[in-house]
Amino acid sequence: MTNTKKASHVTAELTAVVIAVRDGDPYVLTVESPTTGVTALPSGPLQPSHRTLQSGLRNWVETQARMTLGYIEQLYTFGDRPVQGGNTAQRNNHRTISIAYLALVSMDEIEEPTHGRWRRWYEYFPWEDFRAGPPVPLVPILKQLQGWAKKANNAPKQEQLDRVRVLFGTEDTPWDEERALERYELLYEAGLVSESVVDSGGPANGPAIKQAGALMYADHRRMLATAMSRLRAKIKYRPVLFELMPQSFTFLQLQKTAEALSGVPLHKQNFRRLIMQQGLVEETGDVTADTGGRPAKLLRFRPEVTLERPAPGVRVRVTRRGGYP
Amino acid sequence: MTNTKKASHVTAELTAVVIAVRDGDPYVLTVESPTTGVTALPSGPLQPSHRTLQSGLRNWVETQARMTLGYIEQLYTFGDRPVQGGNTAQRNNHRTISIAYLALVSMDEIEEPTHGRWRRWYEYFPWEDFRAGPPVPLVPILKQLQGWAKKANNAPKQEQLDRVRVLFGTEDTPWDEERALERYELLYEAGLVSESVVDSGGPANGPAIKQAGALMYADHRRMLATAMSRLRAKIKYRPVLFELMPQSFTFLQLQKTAEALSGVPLHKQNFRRLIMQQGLVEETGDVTADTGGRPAKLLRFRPEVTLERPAPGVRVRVTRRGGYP
DNA sequence: ATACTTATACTCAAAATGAGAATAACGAAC
DNA sequence: GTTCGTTATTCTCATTTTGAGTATAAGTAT
Repeated sequence: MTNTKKASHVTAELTAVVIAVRDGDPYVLTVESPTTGVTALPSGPLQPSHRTLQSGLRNWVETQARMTLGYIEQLYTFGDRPVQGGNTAQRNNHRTISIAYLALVSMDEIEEPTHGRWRRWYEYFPWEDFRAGPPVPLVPILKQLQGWAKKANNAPKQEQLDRVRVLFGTEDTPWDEERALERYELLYEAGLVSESVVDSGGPANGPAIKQAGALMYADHRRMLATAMSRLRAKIKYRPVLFELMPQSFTFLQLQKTAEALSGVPLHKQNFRRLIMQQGLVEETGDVTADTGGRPAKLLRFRPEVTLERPAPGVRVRVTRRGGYP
Repeated sequence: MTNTKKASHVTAELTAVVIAVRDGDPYVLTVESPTTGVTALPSGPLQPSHRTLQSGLRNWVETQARMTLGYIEQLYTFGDRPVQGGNTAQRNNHRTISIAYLALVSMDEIEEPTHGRWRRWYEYFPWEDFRAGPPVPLVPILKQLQGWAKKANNAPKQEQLDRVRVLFGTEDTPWDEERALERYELLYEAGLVSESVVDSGGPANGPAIKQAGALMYADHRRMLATAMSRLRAKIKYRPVLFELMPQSFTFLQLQKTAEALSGVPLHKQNFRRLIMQQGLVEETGDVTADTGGRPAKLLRFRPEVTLERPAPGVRVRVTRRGGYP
């Protein structure tokens, strides 16, 4: 519809969550916010020279980090960014909406960018890494969360406690790695991540903050959480995992990449069987002896799968089910 | 980042795809475009009075269709809308981005809106309805598509043929109802939907157009296709189906609703078993005799499931697999 | 009472999953 | 060159989950 009277004057900000996995660890591309110096995601406003949103995004990443992107998908559009440091913004008729994108970069291409820097994403979400069992920061975080839930005044106490239980998989509830975004949002609500403190302008909320990961500019950590959730879900039904792999790789490398993203350990033999029977890869014929044990066959992705199977993906399965071991 | 020089002047358009299911048929809420008179989705620009994007959206739907929305989720942000009817727009520094939302309305609340009108969504996607076997329009559409693929000049012929095969499930490839958006986009590319004709300003592309569903304003049909794909996928892993149901309902009504959305017939007994063992519903204790046969027990959704299962949803399964029967 | 209609319960084979044992093939240490 | 440690790869097997039906129940219409 074309009712244009009184339309807001809007700046569209394009933000990129660029992900790579190196040696089984997931990284996100960051830059320094020129205004505040805080760690931020590459981003910039949509400009007249940008033909499309995507090309604008690519452009900004090239400008700010000297890096060319391959796979890109749209994540989410944020229109209601909490006001940074107070209540100054959104005056008059002007507002900013941020369109966040997820980009995946192959290990092949990873080199320290001239500008920008790769950072481990679990630095920002230390409670999300279950690969070696329940992460240490989880205990204090849970304690704080439960304390918060019990004296929550905006919602029934039991409801909040249930939220904590379901999202963080305490008691018998299983841990669902895909709900990373919801967990971040709960922590934000509870005032346990630094951003909530910054945004509300209030004082730090005690020692839990330290456990709750590193800070990012504005709502960029939320965008990273969005990317995380999306990616953890998507590798199960689309072959996006291979966007992160080099041309050829071993089964274990593939598994480590899947584990890096999902943050949970996978069953080795079954993972192999799954990938095999899905026909996602083929052997290159070569082997590598870098494994330390029996040499592993090298594999490559079969791009044809996109044309064969309706919804190919790495339907990864966790080793353990149920609550924490 | 806050590099604001040369930012485009942007209007953010909020568009709603409001879905309801009545008597086993899926409907979408439409209005008339005031400028062109064409069928359109409710939409309007983000205004200063809108606190959030969602509230702006609700506001427009209330204004244009006198309807209050319940469940809402963001669909996609379109920034590169093909220019309507020629090449006039996007002059100067101004552009429009459209943020599309999906809203679900329960059967309870369906009444013909004072403004706006419910329309069957399969009017716009006649090739998507497999509930009673392969839809009739599919045959001519496929013929046209294959003809187009064979003389495609922008991509290898075989590749385009593969695309047609995979998306439309010919030969042995199974029909994947979730790929509705990709199918629409392929038809658009092939010039078989009216929008492509309008957008390119060229002449109609022969008789196939008639089979390829009704036209919508600008890129609104693409948004509907996006909603369709999202919904068809989402009902399998989140209990969104119940947003469309009345307070109490029978198994068959639930199944008909799932079928209405996914466009494929489901196996009755197995559908029941699935819903049962998932614990998504509970019996109200009442029965209804409106069935024509043995009275059916009435069910209600168990909202607690959200707190119990990590990813509850109606994991619907098609009756037949493989190509067309 | 009989035929029809839809609901609901049960059965059964095939496939997918979760866990792990068993075996293979290499380098490094004796 | 044998043994040990390490990782790769192959198989097994009990359980679950599907897919597809058959059988039975409980109403309405004739």
